Amino acid sequence: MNADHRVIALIDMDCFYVQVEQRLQPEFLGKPCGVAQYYTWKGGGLIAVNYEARNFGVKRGMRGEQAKELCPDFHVFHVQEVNGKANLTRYRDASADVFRVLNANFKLVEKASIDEGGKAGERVMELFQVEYIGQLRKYSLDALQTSMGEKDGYWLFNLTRGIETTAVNSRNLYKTISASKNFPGKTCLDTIDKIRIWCHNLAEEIFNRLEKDRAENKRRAKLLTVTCTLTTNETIARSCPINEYSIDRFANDTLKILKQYNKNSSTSNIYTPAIINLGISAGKFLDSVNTKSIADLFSKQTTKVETIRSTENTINWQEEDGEEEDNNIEEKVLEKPITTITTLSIQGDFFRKFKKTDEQINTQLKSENKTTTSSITSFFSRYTTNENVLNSSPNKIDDQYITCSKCHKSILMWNMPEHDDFHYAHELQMEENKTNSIIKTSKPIKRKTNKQKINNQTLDSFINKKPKN
DNA sequence: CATGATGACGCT
DNA sequence: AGCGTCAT
Repeated sequence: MNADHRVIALIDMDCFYVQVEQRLQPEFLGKPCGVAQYYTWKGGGLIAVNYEARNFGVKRGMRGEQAKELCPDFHVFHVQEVNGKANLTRYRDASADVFRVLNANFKLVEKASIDEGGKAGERVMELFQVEYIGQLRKYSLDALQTSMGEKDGYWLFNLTRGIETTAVNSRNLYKTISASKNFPGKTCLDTIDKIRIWCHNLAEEIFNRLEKDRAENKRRAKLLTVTCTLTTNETIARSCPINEYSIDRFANDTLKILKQYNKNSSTSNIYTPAIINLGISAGKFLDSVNTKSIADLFSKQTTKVETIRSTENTINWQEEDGEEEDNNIEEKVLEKPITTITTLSIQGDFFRKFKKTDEQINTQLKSENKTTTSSITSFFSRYTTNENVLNSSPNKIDDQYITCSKCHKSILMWNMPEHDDFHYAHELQMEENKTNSIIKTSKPIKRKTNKQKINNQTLDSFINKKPKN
């Protein structure tokens, strides 16, 4: 399997926050629910709505009260509040759980950042009057480039032919950690006292999250960025270095920055123009050294490439020294960070559309459209109550283990969702081995040798089989 | 009063 | 470095 023969799966967790809450309170499974932050103002604002509720017309962004009108049985989970501010820790932690599972089972897991996605996709569909991406193949490279620009047009041209060589980077960590809050209407921050308090509140949250991040990821943020929107409707962003993690320093630095925009007398408590939105963000993470031993740097065990960028330097760890790293600009352009990888379940329209186009080419997969509907509930079955595990577990149950119907191996039951997906991935691989008639790249895309090595693996090797003990 | 909190990224 | 855009 080379770069042109690979399986990229995209995982999209539907109404993730709702499922996180339902995992905690399983009695709400199957019922129309949503997650709202705050509640005093019309029942809070919904930031996640499950499908049961969507059937009633409830949507994200709606107020809890309106949701109740549309759907009397609607249940609202409320986001935790700390210091009067919504705190999303619970969902970040749950997300980290997901990535722990993915990282434990796959070598390449990239957090999604889908450019060319969403709006752009719709624009393309509109522009060319197509429903499926494969239908774009009737357009010439020229035509695509004329409409989409040289770069994107070329990318699209190849993409429609099943050619997409962008490397999947192994990256799970946040590039920034930020905390912000709106102060709408009358609640705007119009005094120094209020601002001081909120600088502190936000600084505290940032501090806590940074400390946790430092412990877990052995890195430190080097830059603090304060962002605020004023009643004048202008947005201001100013940065300052982070020398040490400290609530007071974060708070004071933030306050100092904000004071620069106060048009009022410095002796007055009044702050003008008032602040409608205030946020603190920490970024420019640097490794806090010595996390890797020298031996690690020389070890052969790793095939994956980690690139950590900092302000001044770029460090690459890689398996072989091999050729020179050619870091020319052209390549960077080609390395447009696309999608994502990740695997496990494949659900929804995304894959179906792909299947349809694949059938038009001859690389289609014969295996029946097996849509692994692994809801978060089954995904997390290991964490939920026994009752739930039993409900979602196939085949015979022997305390902690169950027997896989396909390979007859004894699998820890909480590993079953992943294990099952492994079989699916394996089937895809077998199908692909059979079909060798693949379109070749007309213009081969130049890429780094090390990345090629990454992609030059079979799907089997792509997947880490968990040691069964 | 009031679609909020947070990310990533592109442009300049 | 700072601002704007887009997405969920």
